[in-house]
Amino acid sequence: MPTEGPELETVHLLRAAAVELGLHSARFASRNGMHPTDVRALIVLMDARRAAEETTAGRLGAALGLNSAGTTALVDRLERAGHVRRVRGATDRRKVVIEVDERAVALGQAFFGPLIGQVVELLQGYDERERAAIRGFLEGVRGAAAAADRPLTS
Amino acid sequence: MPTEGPELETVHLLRAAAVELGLHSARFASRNGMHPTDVRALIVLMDARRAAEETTAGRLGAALGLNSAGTTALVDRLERAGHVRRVRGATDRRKVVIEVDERAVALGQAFFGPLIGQVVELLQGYDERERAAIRGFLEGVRGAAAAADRPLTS
DNA sequence: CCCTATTATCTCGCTCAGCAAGATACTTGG
DNA sequence: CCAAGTATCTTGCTGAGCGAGATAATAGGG
Repeated sequence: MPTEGPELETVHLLRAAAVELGLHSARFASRNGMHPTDVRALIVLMDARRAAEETTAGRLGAALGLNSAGTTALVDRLERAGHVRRVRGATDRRKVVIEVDERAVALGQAFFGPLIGQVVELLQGYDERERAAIRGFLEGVRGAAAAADRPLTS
Repeated sequence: MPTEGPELETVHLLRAAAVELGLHSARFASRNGMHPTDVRALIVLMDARRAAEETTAGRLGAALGLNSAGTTALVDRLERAGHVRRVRGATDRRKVVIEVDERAVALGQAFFGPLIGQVVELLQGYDERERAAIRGFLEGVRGAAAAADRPLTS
């Protein structure tokens, strides 16, 4: 057991920040009568939209780790709330492409925009070398957490 | 709408890292037949243990945002799995103090230890000024996310 | 002291997210 | 044009968490 160095406090801080970000999403969810999964789904959909990719029901479910039944129920909820639309695939009519409603996008930007703005502002208080350290650290954390998935792979 | 500066990519990275950390906890949960809430509960309990504070059922529920019924069910699950013990309060016998089992602590350390170690190692690759920037950034993010709770407070 | 208000936890009945299994609709290769 | 494959939906179920109220124990005024 390492004797509690100052690095561990930073790790603690990292966890606290991650938890707080999660709680912020949860607030968005409950304030809009949604569940955490619904928010995660909207984020996936908006990311795909940014990348100009179509998201089908199947892809969405896979991205969230839901099975087909859960995915159908999820899309039903989001559609009922008016956040997304189901559009049958043009070339392959088995597919259901999920489109995010503009208002849902605006809702998300209105809620997350301020926080994003604050973080951007925060970043601007650092010089380039410090910003590079922050980026590198975040990249490293993400990689380490993701790599912990498949244990002993090269 | 800001025209997509390089800071936004860092924000994106921050979100990705937070998500990945969340998924890591979720893996711990599912690998041990637990739910995300159970893991959060154990973290709260272990944090309290470190600080040498007693955690009652009520405090735990409040920390997790559960009502009394949900808290009872949660403690039942954790107790059934052998991760915690219920101990009636010594001075106030209405209270139920929740104690974490040593094996649950060891389980958590075994799972999260390697990732924590990697992050500590990562930090050691930076000089003191860079580490201060990372700490300051994380602190700022946590504060901003937490402050977004109560909107327009001084 | 005792009786009422208060506090801490638990019990009951319910709602709803997500799962497993299988039905349905559509496509594609032979 | 049909069989195998693929994408989504339907059905029936399990279990986390909620609201309301029961139960148990303490604290304080009379």
